[in-house]
Amino acid sequence: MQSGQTSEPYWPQIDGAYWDTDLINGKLVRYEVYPSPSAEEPCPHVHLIGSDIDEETIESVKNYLIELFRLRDDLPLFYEKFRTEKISRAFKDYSGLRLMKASDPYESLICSICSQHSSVEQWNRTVRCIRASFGPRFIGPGGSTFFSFPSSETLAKASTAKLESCQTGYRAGYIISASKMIVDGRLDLMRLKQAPYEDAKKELMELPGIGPKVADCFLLYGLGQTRAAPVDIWIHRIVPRVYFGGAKMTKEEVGKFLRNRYGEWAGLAQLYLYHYGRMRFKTLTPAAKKLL
DNA sequence: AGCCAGGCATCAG
DNA sequence: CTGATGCATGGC
Repeated sequence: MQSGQTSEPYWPQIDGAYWDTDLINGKLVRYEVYPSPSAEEPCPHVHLIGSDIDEETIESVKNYLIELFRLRDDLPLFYEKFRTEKISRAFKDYSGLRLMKASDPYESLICSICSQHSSVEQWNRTVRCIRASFGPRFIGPGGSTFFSFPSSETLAKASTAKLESCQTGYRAGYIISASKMIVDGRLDLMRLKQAPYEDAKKELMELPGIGPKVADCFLLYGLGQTRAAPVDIWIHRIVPRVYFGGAKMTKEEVGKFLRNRYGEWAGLAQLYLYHYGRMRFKTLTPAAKKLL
């Protein structure tokens, strides 16, 4: 949640727990997730709030959260496999850092589009605004209202002006055209899930406003394609410094390097490099920051 | 005031 | 192929 690399807007915190509300198997449930006592063998404590919560609901929420936080990823194996690499410094500092996988791939696609040339804070605000302006409204447990993400049908018909009122800026047109392509069947997100990484990426990049970075974000966070390693401005700065003595590299070269080196774990490696790099950056003096 | 933020499209060499 | 520029918007 704090790395900024989420598949959806990050969750609010209360008393040390991250919480969200959603419709799970037709039931409105609020779940408060407490950080796991063991980073490497996660068994987070979860507090459920809702009416007539039965065993079946509990099981559904459990499976939902296991998927969302990718609790089956074998982090100790990943750490062990790359224990001798430079990246292993980040394993110690951020042990337990995990990828997310979107529960709604369509929302993840729109998040990825909104994130381009924007800050984490801003695209999170934008997506929350899209939920509140276009999404179905529910009265959650305890009487609080919440909005889930709108359907592609809704955003395909949305007016540019209303989308822009959520500070989407020039991305409004991209959101609408991607939504239209999903509605008329030219783009099938679940079919992309079955396709090989390269093919899926190529197809995504044919959409307006979707380039290599946005495509990789969606493949990784929306579909769980862990070979995808989004190369943003940070990764583009970090990888040449850490691995190539500061040599000049294109973004494509950086992406290829990560995929070759880390294979099916390229996306996870990217997460650690990104978070480690950004945390280090925060500790620099303003003068040192300028040098980058 | 100007530059940057999880880029992309377009155009000039 | 590589580099430069505009694009909306808000924060610093």
